[in-house]
Amino acid sequence: MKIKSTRPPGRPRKFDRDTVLDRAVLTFWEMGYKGASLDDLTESMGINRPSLYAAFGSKHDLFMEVIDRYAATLGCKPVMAFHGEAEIKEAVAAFFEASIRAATLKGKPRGCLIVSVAVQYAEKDELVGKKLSGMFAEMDRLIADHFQVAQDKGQLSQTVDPQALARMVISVTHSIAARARVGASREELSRLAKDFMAVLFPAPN
Amino acid sequence: MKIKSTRPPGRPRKFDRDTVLDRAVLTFWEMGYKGASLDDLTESMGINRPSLYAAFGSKHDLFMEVIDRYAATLGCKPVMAFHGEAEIKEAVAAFFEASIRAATLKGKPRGCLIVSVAVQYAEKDELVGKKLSGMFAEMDRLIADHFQVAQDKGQLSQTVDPQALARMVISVTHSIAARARVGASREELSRLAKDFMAVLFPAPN
DNA sequence: TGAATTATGAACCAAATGGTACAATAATAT
DNA sequence: ATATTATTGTACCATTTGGTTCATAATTCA
Repeated sequence: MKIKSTRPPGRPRKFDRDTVLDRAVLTFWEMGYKGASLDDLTESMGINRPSLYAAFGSKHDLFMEVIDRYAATLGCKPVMAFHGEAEIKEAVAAFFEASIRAATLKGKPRGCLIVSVAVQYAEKDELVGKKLSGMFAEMDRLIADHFQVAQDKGQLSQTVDPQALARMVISVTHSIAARARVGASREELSRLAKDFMAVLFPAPN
Repeated sequence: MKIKSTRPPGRPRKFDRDTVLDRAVLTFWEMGYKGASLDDLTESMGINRPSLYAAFGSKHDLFMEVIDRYAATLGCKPVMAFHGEAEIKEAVAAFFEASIRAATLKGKPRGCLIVSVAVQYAEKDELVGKKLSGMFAEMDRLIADHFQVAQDKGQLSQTVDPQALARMVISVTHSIAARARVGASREELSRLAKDFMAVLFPAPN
């Protein structure tokens, strides 16, 4: 039996795939798919065109991977914050807070790569449309399942619909993304989130 | 005193400015600013390049006008529906319904030109950013004022904050725009609106 | 060591891009 | 009628676009 060599044959890559992918995330997030030229991309990624094409296939393939990468890194942070809280109301508050933070990071583009950028291309680009509609559905399900568990544990009134609540909570983040992109401050967005908390989880009287 | 001639000197335009502007609205709405080329625009508008430039200045100037035109025509319909109802709860329901309809018109692009398309460019395009942030603020104010009046008339509990309520109601439409662009059906969106109605205007117990 | 394999960098390519020049045309003003 | 003003259509322009070619470099395998 042969010992598997640590490196494949041929000249090794000079770059780390995920590192340059993260740079591409930033570029598409800032400039959009059409707005980011190959020159913009290769410059920000620090690699040249043949390397980009060998590693990612095409500009469009790269964009598809960028969407996934964003979802798997920055995009998933609100969901993680949501799952990180034991009390359901605190979980939603943490979800909103993390969404606001992700949409207003200093030194990074504003808003959300998915909601503020990629959504536009869902109209003409069937592959983007399918990916995003899948992501939206998955997001709804991910949060709804958690609400369902919370309800089973008695943390949530039996009168509320976990799926409806999930869709509403996620809808708030859509607006956060849009408003952040247009320049809303963290304070404005926090106020919006606080107001929604008050109606989604009214104080028992 | 001279009688003002009905037409200015020079060869008359072959097209109606607003008519071709409406066609440009559709094209940008579907393809985005970068995605719509001058060939796409001149073809859909039915005029040639020099005519476009003489009438609108540049592609960017045209896009700016397109945003305003969309806001003044399709975009304002939800607000009109809102103002068209005497009872405040019905007004919000009508506002949501009109938003859903506008975002899922058959034969037209899905979503909202402002939220699903233009918002992306707010990041890099300062003029777009300023215009949109002004529009967002105006929209908030427009709805908030109406809530304030309703509250003064006793249609709305004194405990609610009209401005907060306005921001929340508008936020729902942001999500409607995003979800519609990604393919959500009218039924899904109506369910979302109905759920929000229930939490924003809880039945008195 | 030499053959095979893969990545890099520079130059290149056809096509598409936003924008313009200019002659022809169609109206008003005198 | 003639001059003036403004729009139209064709053809054009330099630049940018996404993508590729090819020689060279760097590694593994035998």
